Amino acid sequence: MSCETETVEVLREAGHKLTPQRLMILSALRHAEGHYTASEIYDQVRAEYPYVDISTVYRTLGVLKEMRLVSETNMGTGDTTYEWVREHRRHHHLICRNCDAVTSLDHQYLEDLGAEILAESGFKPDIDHFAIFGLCAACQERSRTA
Amino acid sequence: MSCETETVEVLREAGHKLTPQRLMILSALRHAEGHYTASEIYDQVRAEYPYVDISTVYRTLGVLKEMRLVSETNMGTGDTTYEWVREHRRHHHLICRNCDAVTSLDHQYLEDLGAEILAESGFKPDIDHFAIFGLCAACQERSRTA
DNA sequence: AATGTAATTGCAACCAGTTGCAGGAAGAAG
DNA sequence: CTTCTTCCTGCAACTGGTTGCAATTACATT
Repeated sequence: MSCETETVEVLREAGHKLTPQRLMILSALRHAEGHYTASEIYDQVRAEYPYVDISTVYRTLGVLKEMRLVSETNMGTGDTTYEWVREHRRHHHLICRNCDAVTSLDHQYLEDLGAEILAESGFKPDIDHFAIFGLCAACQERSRTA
Repeated sequence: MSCETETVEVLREAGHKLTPQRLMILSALRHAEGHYTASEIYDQVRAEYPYVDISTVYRTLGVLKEMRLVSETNMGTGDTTYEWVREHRRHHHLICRNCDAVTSLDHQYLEDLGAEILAESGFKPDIDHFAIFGLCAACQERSRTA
């Protein structure tokens, strides 16, 4: 937990208590790359502390999401995925509704959209991790010829 | 059902069967403005035909969504909302994560984003009805002064 | 009008996620 | 180190949504 001190401070200053359960959930997310489901995080924490409840996992993910330390995304797989937000690795996904292929989308497109919305309406969008559904090039071709 | 003939043809041509249940669900969505939850549609259909099952409602919404006749949107209220897609009334929403205020966003912003993505990657996004979360101007101000 | 087939239905069981509550723990203050 | 308040936890019950299955129905074919 030595490398979490900064995050821990941020949470404490926002009035949140740092319980062992929270620290374990935090650590699981921070030391991993990519997206995880709540139940994957649950499993990992339970390996260390078997008494933790799944509702604690969801509630912790909720506070982390609210503070925008983690992103919550529906990738169309049935369960929601969570990922630690790293400024320098912001990215989004294009997901084909036909073949389920997932590709990445550079953050810049959405950064620009966010800036436009802010400039014109004063609303500041959380553009952390979008999943955009549609048809990939191959599936468009396939439906054209069919 | 007289005014649904076009939609009915579209569905039939895609290989879907037109059951009374589906026609009722279709009609409920088409003759209404705005977003509805699955259970609101369920209630309305049940008033006319009490034996319908909620799973039939979800399954029908699923096929309509797949054909992009209805949009499915998580507005952050706990249950998913559905709306009949009308070309000339495309719109999106900005939802404040702090005060839950909902405002509309002109389709043009997202239309442009969609065109850009298509041009550069060949992926064709479904830009029917987005819900974008963030902080409204008032709540930004409030957190700045706090 | 009768037949055949594939899609659809209602049901029940199930899964993901949420919520109310009473006991327990974090952390601020003395 | 004790006290106090507030927040957090685990539990159990619940809600929204999905799925497997056997019976049924739409509708294309004859």
